[in-house]
Amino acid sequence: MHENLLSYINQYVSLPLTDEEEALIVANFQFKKLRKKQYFLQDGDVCKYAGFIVKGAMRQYRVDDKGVEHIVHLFVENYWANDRESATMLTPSKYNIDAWEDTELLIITRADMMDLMEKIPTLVEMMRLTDERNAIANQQRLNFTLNNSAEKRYEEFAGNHPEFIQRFPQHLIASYLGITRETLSRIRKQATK
Amino acid sequence: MHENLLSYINQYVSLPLTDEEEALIVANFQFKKLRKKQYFLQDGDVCKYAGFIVKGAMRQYRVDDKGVEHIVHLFVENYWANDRESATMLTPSKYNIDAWEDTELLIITRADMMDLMEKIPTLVEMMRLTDERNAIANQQRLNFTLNNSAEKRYEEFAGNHPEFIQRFPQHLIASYLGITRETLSRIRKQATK
DNA sequence: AAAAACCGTTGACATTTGTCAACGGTTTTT
DNA sequence: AAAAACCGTTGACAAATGTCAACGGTTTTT
Repeated sequence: MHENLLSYINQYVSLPLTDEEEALIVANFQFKKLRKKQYFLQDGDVCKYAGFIVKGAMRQYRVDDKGVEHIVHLFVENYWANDRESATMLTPSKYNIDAWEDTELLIITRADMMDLMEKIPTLVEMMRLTDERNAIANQQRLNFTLNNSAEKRYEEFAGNHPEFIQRFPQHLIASYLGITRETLSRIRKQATK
Repeated sequence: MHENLLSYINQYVSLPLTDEEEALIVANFQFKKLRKKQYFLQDGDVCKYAGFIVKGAMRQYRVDDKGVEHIVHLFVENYWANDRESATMLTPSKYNIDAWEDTELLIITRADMMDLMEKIPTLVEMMRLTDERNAIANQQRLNFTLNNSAEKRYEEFAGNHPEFIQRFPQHLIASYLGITRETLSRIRKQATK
């Protein structure tokens, strides 16, 4: 089940991984299964692992003072689940990450990842690219959110991420978009007319 | 006037720059003055330069279909002005960046920066750190925006960035926060009571 | 098999925020 | 010095979104 990870990496870089490099990667990532609802990271803990999702679906969320969950990210296959802030600053995380479906992950500690990056320049390149892509996507999401109605945000999201719409229940999508489930329900009703 | 840049860099890294490295940096950044309202980057152009602000204030914004400006970022001294998306993808920028006050910059092309990074490992470290800090800040801004009222957003922003409040007019702050100038005016009135 | 939790929907209503138009006091441009 | 542009404010009103409560149909747990 490491093939997904290897082809994910190769997809990002100009020079494919050598056999030795692939072996090194396989040796350093650990396989982990999570049952539905099981935590990968809990609010208050320091994020120790980054997890590459081989199979399944997860969510990252924050719980506010009133106990309301706010979805920060949704993940499916080929996504990385982790809290960068906590992992790099070594501070307690403000987020929870848990499995929405039964999920299979390949996990690695930050220290091991650093080691690997010293040995495999390709990984450095991959990180630079994914970081960059990520930064741009975040920027766009922020902009879109600031300047568009709930309806437009939903349309845009549903258009660009149909797989998430099928995979996660509406109230999670609503929360991810920063609106209530009632509002989303009404928007969808409106749209079908 | 390169001192600001050099101390900015040194502030981020464990090992201070050597004299040779500093000389190399000074040689590769170009000094540039912008008068108030002058463009640093125009919608439709590819972003060629990254600019480190030595003195002054700038803004980055998008103009929507209706001709309304949406502020994306505000910059003052010790900030980097550029459009990462355009610069890395080499695509036409969707944003404008212009000088809000008379501004002095140290600018560098992406290619020259890459060169410098090969010669000065410290710069790579700096980039990693600033990118990381940036990604975390973006994440937090997005979260805060999605889950808080206009009033809370303004309070938070004014609390954490008093220098921006003094430096930029209210309607720019409002736009940055994703609200209208009228709403911000009313929020402030309310708050003084 | 029964009970509980989950999920989407709807109605009634409250709150937040936007829109449009107008004003007076700056500051900038001519 | 006059004209124009800019800026913040306010009122009246409209539109978007949230809140609360209730429901019925699933799915999950017991």
